[in-house]
Amino acid sequence: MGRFTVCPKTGLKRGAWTPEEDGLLSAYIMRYGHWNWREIPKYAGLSRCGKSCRLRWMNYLRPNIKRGNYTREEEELIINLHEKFGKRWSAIAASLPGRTDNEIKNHWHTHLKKRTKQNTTSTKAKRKPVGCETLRLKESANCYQAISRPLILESSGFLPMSPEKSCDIPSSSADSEVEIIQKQVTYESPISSSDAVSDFSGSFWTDEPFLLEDILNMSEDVTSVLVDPSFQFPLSPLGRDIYPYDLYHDYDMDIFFNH
DNA sequence: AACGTAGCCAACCGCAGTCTT
DNA sequence: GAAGACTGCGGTTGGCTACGT
Repeated sequence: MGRFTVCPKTGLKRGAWTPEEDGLLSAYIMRYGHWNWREIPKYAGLSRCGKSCRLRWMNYLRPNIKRGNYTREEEELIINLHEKFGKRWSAIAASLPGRTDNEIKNHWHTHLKKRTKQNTTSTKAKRKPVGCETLRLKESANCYQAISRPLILESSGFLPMSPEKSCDIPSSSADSEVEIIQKQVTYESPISSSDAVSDFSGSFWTDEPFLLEDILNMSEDVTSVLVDPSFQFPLSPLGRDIYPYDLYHDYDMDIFFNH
């Protein structure tokens, strides 16, 4: 959002993330996991504070993030959970896979709060259709992203991603894609799948810090692919695209939907 | 077409809880 | 047990975009 480009106190960059920064952070975490947020920007080659990196990853770059297109079921669940938990957004988010506390909080303030007020003031008030009524371009892009990214990289490790209702993917095709991807991971990943799992648990340590050079030395220069917006389906170090929709939504979206 | 306004949402801040030494 | 470091959470901000005039 560019409130400040550089923090005057620390000299660290602030504000909106660039595609290059997203690529560097994603590439680093996908390869090494988030072992120490404070140190990550240093080794990933980012002029950001660790807190900013964590926020960006958790709310935006994480592989299984769902964006936009809240289903009626999700909204009802949020309302019910809000009655139960109040403003404990993280507790609410725990019941909505793929949704972040920040996004739920925003959605509550912009949509659901009004609706609950309307419900209390007028039980006859018509419900606005929820979900896809204002499908924006970037949300469409993210819907695509969800289709193309069947891996969930939670702390528990890799899990096949269930197809999203809002995207109407036949489960059979999604499942078969998962199979293909799992083979790709086995074949392409420079680290074993068990290592990968431990990486994402955030519980591994080594004697040597992970350097940016390590990423840059990856086979076929993965990072250059990651930061190249003209590359349509960039692969993560684990063999799948990890690119956030932000990288794409400024470009011609036809590259997604014409394939 | 130009301008003003409102809504959306990414990102920041500060605080609290947890972990490590 | 104390102190410092780290992480996570909720509140808030402000730039961007869509919409109305």
